[in-house]
Amino acid sequence: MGGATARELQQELRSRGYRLTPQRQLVLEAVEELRHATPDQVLERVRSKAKGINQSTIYRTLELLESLELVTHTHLGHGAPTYHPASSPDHAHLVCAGCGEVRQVDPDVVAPLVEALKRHCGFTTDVRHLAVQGRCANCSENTEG
Amino acid sequence: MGGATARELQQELRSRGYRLTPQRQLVLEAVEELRHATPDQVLERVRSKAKGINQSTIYRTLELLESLELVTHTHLGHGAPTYHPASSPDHAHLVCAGCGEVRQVDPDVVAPLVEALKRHCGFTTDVRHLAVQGRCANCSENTEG
DNA sequence: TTGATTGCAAAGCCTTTGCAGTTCT
DNA sequence: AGAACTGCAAAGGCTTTGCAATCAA
Repeated sequence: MGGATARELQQELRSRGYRLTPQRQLVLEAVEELRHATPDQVLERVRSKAKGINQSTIYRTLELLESLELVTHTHLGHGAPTYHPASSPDHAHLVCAGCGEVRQVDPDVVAPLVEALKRHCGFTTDVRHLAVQGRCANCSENTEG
Repeated sequence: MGGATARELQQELRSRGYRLTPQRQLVLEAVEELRHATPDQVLERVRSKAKGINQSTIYRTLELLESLELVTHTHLGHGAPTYHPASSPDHAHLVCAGCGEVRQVDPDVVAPLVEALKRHCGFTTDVRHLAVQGRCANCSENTEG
């Protein structure tokens, strides 16, 4: 399941002139284990496995891994972004403004939007980045009904 | 056309125990004139009409106006949010990761998504908040072939 | 009068940057 | 050696907060 092996990661990096370092491996692992993590959470996780790793390394590494399409990020709220492993199944997020619940939905569910935007104006949607704000079933009731 | 008159604004505020101040009027006017504005742009605009208005007043006022549903905001990118007057027609935004273009689309276009989410899990979408990341027609061509 | 509102300055959160030292090839 | 990488500390962008002075009603 899932994640890139160290060897695959190394190839991915080498082919673009980058190097495989323990830090990079740890960051990718952390994202893969946490599934949904802010840079801060990644930092904490990585630090629990190895001492002395710096914030800026986390930021630089997440950016790098994203450019290699090994991780993606989305914005679920006002704060820090959330990183996902590319190896996890594609999904969009629904964010409830009422209770804060974040729910993942299958790309199928947002496919009508993706198609409509393609048809309407040739726009190609990045589903993994998609975070839809609104109100979950519970919170809608409490407001509307 | 749009905007709330001073009187309407005052009623809106008074009914909730708030007061009408010159600053609040100016901030709402600025959002209505600019249509798409970051807090910074609102500040600049307001300052061009009256001296001595402070950043924190802008932030506090935008938050207040949003709670009164006189303005909305959305996140088009990594930076500051963009505020819109509630009096402007509803629309969602498409943000191109290639060229940065931001395009407004009619709620009709995203209606399929809204309905799908409602049907699928009772989720009520906040269309005005919706910003879809992806690639515009031009930038898709250049990437895909 | 009196509670809401403002300006100001400081602090806070999240992120980026410059640089010197280190590590890989 | 030469280039990539890291840690560190400082700076940067955006936003929030505490407080005393001011203002609307």
